[in-house]
Amino acid sequence: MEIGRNEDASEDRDCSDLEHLEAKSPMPLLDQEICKRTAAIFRAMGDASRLQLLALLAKREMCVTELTGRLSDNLPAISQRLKLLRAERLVSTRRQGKHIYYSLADNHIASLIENGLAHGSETDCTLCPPT
Amino acid sequence: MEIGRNEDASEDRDCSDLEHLEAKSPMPLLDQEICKRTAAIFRAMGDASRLQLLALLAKREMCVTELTGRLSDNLPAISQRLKLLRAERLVSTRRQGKHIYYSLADNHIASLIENGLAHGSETDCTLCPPT
DNA sequence: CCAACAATCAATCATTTGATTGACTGATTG
DNA sequence: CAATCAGTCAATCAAATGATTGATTGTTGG
Repeated sequence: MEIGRNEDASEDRDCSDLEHLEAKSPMPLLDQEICKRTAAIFRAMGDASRLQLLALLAKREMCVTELTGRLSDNLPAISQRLKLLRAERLVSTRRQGKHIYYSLADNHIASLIENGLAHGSETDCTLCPPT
Repeated sequence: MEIGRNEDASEDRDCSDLEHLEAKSPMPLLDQEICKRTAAIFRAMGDASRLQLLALLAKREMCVTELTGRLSDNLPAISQRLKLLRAERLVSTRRQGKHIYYSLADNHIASLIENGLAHGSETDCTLCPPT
């Protein structure tokens, strides 16, 4: 998707003279639904516990038991989070015997997560004092 | 950041024979803080109204009044959302006269948003019936 | 078919979140 | 310096979220 910067550069004008008050339709509105859907994806990723799950699944497919073993949390909790991630279609499942294996839904999701973690780790966090 | 897939491919083995129960430390834990910070960023983007703001700011710097004009919402509401985005350092501000201009904090954020919207628009949403 | 294990579901409850309103600060203009 | 405009702050309140517990489904192995 192309966002397109500087569609109408309005450099130094004083915007109090109501130029932009009557300007432009209230919104492209076209993107309304896209924003909703995209926000839902981001919201699903916007929780440390869930993101940790996603980060693990970015490495490879894992079953719930293994995920539970790696994170220090009980199985129902993990399962619940996975359920949410599946509802937003960030992950998909496959059953094999007693186990249900989870993996990231597609590469796009994977790169979203990688990019996010990249930014999150680069950001020197002045707000959060060193633990 | 490199995540590294298939670090130990465990194809067809039955994971009930407790191979992975004793396996691996509970978590890399190194990434704990990174996950927290990253999740906070995603959470901030994980709201349709805020994402719309970010999408607008991805085009160019805008002041609160202009943003308010483009979205159909009152100024305090917009301001509140911007405040949150600023607290997470997704946007930064600069004052010019009466106006305060907002812009995306850096290019990394911009690409995160673009990628997200790209994925959000590509996804055919089987869950959400056509409005 | 029964016992044991993997995972999900359903319901409850505390916490977090976000919208809203009115008061407040900061800058400009006459 | 008073009036006005831009924007933020603070407090309240309803709605959404997430953790937790116990019951339930699905699968395998004896």
